[in-house]
Amino acid sequence: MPEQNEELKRAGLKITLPRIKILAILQNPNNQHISAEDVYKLLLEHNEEIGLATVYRVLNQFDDAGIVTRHHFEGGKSVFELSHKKHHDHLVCLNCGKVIEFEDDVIEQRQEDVAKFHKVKLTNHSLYLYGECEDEVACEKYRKAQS
Amino acid sequence: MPEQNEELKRAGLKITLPRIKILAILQNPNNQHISAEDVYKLLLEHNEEIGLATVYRVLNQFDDAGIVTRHHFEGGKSVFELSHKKHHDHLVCLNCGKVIEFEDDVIEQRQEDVAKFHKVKLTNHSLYLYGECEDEVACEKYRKAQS
DNA sequence: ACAAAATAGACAATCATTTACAACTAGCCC
DNA sequence: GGGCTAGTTGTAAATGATTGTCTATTTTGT
Repeated sequence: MPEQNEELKRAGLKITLPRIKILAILQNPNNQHISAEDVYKLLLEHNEEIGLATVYRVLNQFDDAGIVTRHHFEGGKSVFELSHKKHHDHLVCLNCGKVIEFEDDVIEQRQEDVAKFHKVKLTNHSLYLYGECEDEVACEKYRKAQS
Repeated sequence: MPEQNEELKRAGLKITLPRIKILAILQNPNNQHISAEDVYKLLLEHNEEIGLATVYRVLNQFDDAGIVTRHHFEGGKSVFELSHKKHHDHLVCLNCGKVIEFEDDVIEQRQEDVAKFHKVKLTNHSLYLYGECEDEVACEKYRKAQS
């Protein structure tokens, strides 16, 4: 009765094999910021016969339940990330794909100020910084490790 | 020999009817932050027989040429905006769809600092704030005006 | 264990966007 | 001022990500 079951139960979701497996993948530190497609590929590698549609469904349910957060990085597809951590934003290297999480209270506060100034009640925001690793050697190395 | 022609020439693009018409639509103040689909619809209303594929192609060329900037707001589709103005970010009302442009030097500076701290050379960023108009009456009115 | 309700799987459908390709045209040369 | 050539268009089909449909299966409370 692993930890996943608790999490699913807390979210009011029935405990099923696909959900357990997918949650386990998301909980693997190697798989932060993973796309639905990549979750599916990992399942295949583990010889789990779970359909792609189910992966999407489950990820959406996890999103609704607050278990994961969905991000729209540049490049079209959504990526998902476990959301038990505190709020943060992302800095992405366009060369190697590395994702760095950061949080900045000053930015957060200014966002609130901007919204208030324009008489809008802020519900959420997305901030992505894109750039290139200054350490090109490490960057190249990281890129190779991804594929 | 309207102003559009100059802009196209400057961008090194041949002056064709689709490009002139599409540029004119983008230059209309009512059409800031417009999607390819909506550009297409406006063309139809003006009885211009221009294919959707051409709209996408032209918008991409304009993006490459720096004439427009592409944004990925929540909800999947891209929106385009004339890019002759200075840099700014966006505040979007999720109820009425209104887009407010803002810029905040403090946020800009902090972004630079964050990137530098993580040894990344910043090339661009996207910041979208989402919320709800506090003035619900105006919000509702705006929403109706959209459809 | 059993029935009710939720869920999975397979696959078709959709949505935004791109591509292929044959027909057309702008811009330049003489 | 016509003609050439590369760039551009329209149509329709292709693509990639994601969602919906429908039937069979599984979970869970009793």
